[in-house]
Amino acid sequence: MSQSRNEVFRSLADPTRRAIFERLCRDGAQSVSTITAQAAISQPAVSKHLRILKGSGLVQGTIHGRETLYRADVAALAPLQNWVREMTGFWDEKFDKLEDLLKRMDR
Amino acid sequence: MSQSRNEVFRSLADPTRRAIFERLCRDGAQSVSTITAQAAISQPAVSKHLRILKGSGLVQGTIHGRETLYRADVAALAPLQNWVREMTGFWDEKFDKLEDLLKRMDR
DNA sequence: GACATCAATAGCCATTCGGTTATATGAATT
DNA sequence: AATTCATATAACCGAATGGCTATTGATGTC
Repeated sequence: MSQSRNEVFRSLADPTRRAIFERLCRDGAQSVSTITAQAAISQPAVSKHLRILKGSGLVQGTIHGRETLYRADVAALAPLQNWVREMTGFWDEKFDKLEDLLKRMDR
Repeated sequence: MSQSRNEVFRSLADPTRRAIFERLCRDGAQSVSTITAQAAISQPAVSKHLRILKGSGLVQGTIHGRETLYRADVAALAPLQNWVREMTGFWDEKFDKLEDLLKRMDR
């Protein structure tokens, strides 16, 4: 389930977490040990990051036997994308207003 | 000048900072005291946040007499937007590969 | 020139964060 | 059943974060 915009932003603030998410996007689902092997940090640290990513909906884990496969959920990036759109939208509105003003000053 | 992707992500991780940036996007340039009046935190705290936002290129300040006007620079959101595009791009590629695989399995 | 106002900086504090090692839990392997 | 492997959790630690008050520096205003 998708979580709050705030949690998504917080999750992606850490470069290690972004790197893990990137890898899952690029290479598809991976086990914790596979992720750990490329992460230069300990397995518990990876598990912690995955927990946070999961909490913000960016990642989902499914248990297969004794290993858990984590996959990225790009749909969880929507709040972020919408926020960016909103911000640039505000800017465009201001630009339109400025255009209107200039038009009004013209006559 | 636009800064690293990392700094943009870090800057936007804090909700107070996002709120300030949002306000500057929505209402245009504002002085530090005006921002402080609506922020529920002290003026030094606001200044600190503005410094960080400035460091990541999200905001620019221009001195006018004894007050400084800060304005949002939405162009600085580009790294974030590009990153999101990249991530969803990876996902699409995987989807394409899956389609190819299914096609190959078909014959 | 004295005084008020605006913003930035310094110094301090509590909390959060990202990492570690040690341990627990649970599934495969022997 | 004993052991090994995969992951999660607990407990801890140092560094970074976000807030505060007090102060400084600089610009208007009287």
